[in-house]
Amino acid sequence: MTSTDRHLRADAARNRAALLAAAEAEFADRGLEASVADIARRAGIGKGTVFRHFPTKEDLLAAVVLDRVDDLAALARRLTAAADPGAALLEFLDAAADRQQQLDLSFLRESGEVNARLSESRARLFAQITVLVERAQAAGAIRTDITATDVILLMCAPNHVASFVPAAPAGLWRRYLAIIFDGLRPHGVRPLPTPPPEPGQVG
Amino acid sequence: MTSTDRHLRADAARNRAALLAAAEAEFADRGLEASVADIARRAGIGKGTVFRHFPTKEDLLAAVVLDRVDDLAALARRLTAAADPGAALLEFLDAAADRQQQLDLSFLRESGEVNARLSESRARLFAQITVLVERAQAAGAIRTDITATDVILLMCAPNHVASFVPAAPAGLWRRYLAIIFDGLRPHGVRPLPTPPPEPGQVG
DNA sequence: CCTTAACCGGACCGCCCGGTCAACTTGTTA
DNA sequence: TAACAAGTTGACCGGGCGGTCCGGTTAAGG
Repeated sequence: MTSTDRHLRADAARNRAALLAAAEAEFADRGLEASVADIARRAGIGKGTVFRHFPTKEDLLAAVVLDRVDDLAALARRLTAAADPGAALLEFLDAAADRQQQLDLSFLRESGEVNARLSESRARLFAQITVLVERAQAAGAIRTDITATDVILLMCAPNHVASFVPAAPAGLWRRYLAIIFDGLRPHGVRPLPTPPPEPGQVG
Repeated sequence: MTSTDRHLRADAARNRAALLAAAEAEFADRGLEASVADIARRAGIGKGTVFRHFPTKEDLLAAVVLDRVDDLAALARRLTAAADPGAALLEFLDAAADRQQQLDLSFLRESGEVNARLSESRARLFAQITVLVERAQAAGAIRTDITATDVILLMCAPNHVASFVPAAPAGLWRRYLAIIFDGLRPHGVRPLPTPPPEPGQVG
């Protein structure tokens, strides 16, 4: 997936793939305080090997997240051409919540300067979301007093809310996405009490 | 103001008060992974003294939280008698978000069996919220396909969402509370895709 | 004022974390 | 197949954590 195939030995490439898979699973299970040792054990490799491939735990996390962000950006781009912009935005938010299950935006908050590639991908994703939001607003599906930054911030709230129910039925987050999305619709809204945050302040 | 004044020496009482104040401040600043050593330093006492008053860091956290929960329950009780049930619920949610600024429900999630008094207080708070929600629904201010558990789960979402903006203007959470509350109102809603969680599953 | 028990504090313990390193193994290539 | 570079590994390090403990301190009561 990640195109760092610069003369990588066969076993090293295998280990790297296993490591990324294990890290993704472990971060999903235990959140972002999963230990590097556990990830290494899960991948069946030594801890030193982890740090050979990624100099820092944060870099490993960034690599895992990069794929998801790019994936999401691609989906957003596809949905830009959808016939119903309101439904497109909802579908995007649904996919976003579904894909990141556990991981919330906190990795994006931390990743200010950590990883240049991740920052770029994040910026592309945010740009696509902006298009989605503006189209939905132009179509009258979404209230006009919100910004794309608002949507980005609210994006992972459904997962977070549902995470407080330990034995949650699968897809409980859809319930809260529906409620929040209803709050984004323009039916009988009242003016918002606080101006939106600056777009650059999100990460 | 916890009434454990059972023959407590003067200096001990003073230290206990300072400790509680420092813990509240420190937990608010650094989140719930604030270290006991830092709290002790902030209170101007030794680390051993902390553990003399509270056998566990979790117990200290529970003591800090207990006041807020009782406080919130009292407010909810007061608002039960308000003329406009919809406005009362909104005011409650506003106060809840305002009071807990940083601390989210995670301490309530963890505190399953930790502290009996906290569990009782939490149950009382949840009961009051249920009354508030039902009254708002009876008045037609809130959609009828949501439950009090939904409201409890959504209660701290505004703070969490706003916390992703590092240099957030004061009260940014009000913006997201307004959006979410609009999603709770009965104007042109669509049916929710997932049944609500069991009330007992929250903590 | 003196005794005493309650209280205080910080050195200390065991644990786990992210990260390093030098000795060892293995894929590659000529 | 030989020889080397690339890769692997787990012991190890420094640091921070929650929690313990005992020698010194101090408020309280007669």
